[in-house]
Amino acid sequence: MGFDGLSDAGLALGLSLNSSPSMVKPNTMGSTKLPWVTETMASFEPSLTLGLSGDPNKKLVVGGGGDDHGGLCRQDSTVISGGGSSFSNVSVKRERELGSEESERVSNDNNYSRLMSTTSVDDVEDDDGSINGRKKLRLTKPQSALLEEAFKLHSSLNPKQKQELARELKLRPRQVEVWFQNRRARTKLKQTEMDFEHLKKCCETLRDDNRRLHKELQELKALKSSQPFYMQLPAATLTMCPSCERIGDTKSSAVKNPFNMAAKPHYFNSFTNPSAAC
DNA sequence: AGGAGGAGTGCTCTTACGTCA
DNA sequence: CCTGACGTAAGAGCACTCCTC
Repeated sequence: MGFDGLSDAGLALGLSLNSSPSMVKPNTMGSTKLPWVTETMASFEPSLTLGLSGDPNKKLVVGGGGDDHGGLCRQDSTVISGGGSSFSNVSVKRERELGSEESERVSNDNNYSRLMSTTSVDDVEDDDGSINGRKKLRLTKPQSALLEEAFKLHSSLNPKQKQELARELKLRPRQVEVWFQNRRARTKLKQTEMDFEHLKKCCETLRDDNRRLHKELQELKALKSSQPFYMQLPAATLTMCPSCERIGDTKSSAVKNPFNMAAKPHYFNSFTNPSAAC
């Protein structure tokens, strides 16, 4: 699975945007919570909607289930495990991580001032005696730089790359994995925010255009009702026929037979045919 | 107090594999 | 024996959240 184009936000919002898509995976599974949508989008006057429907109590999410099931969707964040393996998955996953990385962890703990805790699955007492006490890891600058570099090349890692990177960084593979997950999530969030700002601007522009056009329309209507037809035509295109001294009436001929090319109105364009006469 | 970011948790989806008709 | 349908477990990624600094 790779990131090959924008569009979580872009597609989900139904517009294509110019902003850089590189880090946003199309139609990614899961959801992106848009905390600003409820307040800000609701205040939008023009009818630029995000196509939301359904239970308003459920969380708004953008994205879709799975790798290729994108679009807007809602996801009940409190779903009781419907999937076959989600519950056991977690513990198994944890066991896997812990099992395979335990030895590494011991050797890499020079990065931790204290041992990282493991929560929920095993309320293990840490070295420092705290239970479930998370000790925040701060990556060093070189570590962050290397991770960033790797992220630029591949926004997701295969197991081999993960192992290699972890070894280089003297971190646990799990930590590398989590870093990439967070990086992807936060990149996506930023992209979504940018997209939102862009849409907001588009919306404002459209609203202004709409107002201006409405105003123009009103003016033209007013003009129409107060002036005879020929007065409304642009002066440059409407010229009195010098021979018959009248302004052509399109209704009499062209309207009755619009395909009759011979039937021309009695006005002519002085620019395209300055010497024309009836 | 609030933001940044590392980490835990729960969920969905895909894939591989075994079983059965 | 082969094949397609089906169920299940494993693995991966994501959203959401918590928590520390």
